[in-house]
Amino acid sequence: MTNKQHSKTSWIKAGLSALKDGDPSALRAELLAKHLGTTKGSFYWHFADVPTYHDAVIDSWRNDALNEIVTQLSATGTPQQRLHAFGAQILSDQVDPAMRTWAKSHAHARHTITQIDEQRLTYISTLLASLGVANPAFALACYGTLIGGTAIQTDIRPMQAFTALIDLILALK
Amino acid sequence: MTNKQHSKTSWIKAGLSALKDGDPSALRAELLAKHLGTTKGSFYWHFADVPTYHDAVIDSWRNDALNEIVTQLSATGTPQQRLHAFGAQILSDQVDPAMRTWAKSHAHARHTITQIDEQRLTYISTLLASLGVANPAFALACYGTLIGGTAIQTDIRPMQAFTALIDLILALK
DNA sequence: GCAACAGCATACGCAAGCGTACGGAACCGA
DNA sequence: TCGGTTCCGTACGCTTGCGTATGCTGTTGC
Repeated sequence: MTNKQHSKTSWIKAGLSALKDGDPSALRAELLAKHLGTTKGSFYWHFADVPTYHDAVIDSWRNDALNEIVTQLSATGTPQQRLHAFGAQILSDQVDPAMRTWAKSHAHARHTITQIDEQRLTYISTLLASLGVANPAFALACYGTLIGGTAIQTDIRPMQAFTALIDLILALK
Repeated sequence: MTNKQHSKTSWIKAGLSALKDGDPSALRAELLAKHLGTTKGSFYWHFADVPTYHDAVIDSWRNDALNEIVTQLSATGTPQQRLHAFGAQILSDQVDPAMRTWAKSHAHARHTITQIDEQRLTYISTLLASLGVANPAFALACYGTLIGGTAIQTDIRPMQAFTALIDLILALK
């Protein structure tokens, strides 16, 4: 492609992009090199080996995901609006499914997903609690609808199910 | 292990068992042979090649999943009881997550998951409709809670979220 | 201009997994 | 018991991806 030089970051970005429409087996040195228009000589200059690179990709996604939470925490609006924005945020994360897939076979990915899930669940729980809904099972139902909705093959939009669920929970109160 | 002879079925069962605690990369001829206490000579006697074997494993799971639906359809009890039983059924399917993972990179697995999801969503929708809940988004929320709940790392039980959600939906009516 | 170094290309050895070839054991029926 | 069939063990070649070694190129300090 381009004849530019590549940094660690460009390799990581290429990896995250590959995860958006594929499984982690797409994260191979020579395959990524072809996408970047270079060779694996560059890869092994920036990274010691493939596992090290994989960890870097995971850490990069982890940072992004954590920053999203921080952004949400400092957001304004009613709890309903914030819930909606949070759902949209989760659904827009195209790397999440692949990362969740990866977690089944990769310890670092699993550890990272566990941490991110904990943060997100805590955030939803807090929002729901501020609306008078104390049962943490509802937080898991909301988050599960988002995560499951993207994994399920159907023509119903996950956002539709999520908003319907939110409205239902709030009607309870 | 045993010195028994192996059939197509025993290879497929070994594959499904391997999928319960691992990703599809565990479905390799020589690795499975070691688990069965034999060699890949047996594997290539029963199957033309690895892709053919993979399709057989997927088809076997597809049959099981379809039969579960049929079993549920002929079940007795109140719609509430049947919803609960259905949720337990889904959660007890330990191959489902791996199959869903596999669907991202394997066309036949993807096609199979699509079909199974359609059947299950139709079943939930029908049950909910019989309870006076017409919005199909709620069916996706229920199913998503089950599927997402198993993929999310937390100490809350997915069944807890599912029953809480069911109760909430039924309270709406 | 010319070291010195950052960054990349290329060639190689190595291991893993696939598929095949072929031989041997076990088990028939006649 | 003998020929045939079924099923498995083993050795081999092939491909793919990993990691290393080594040399080339462009840039920078001076």
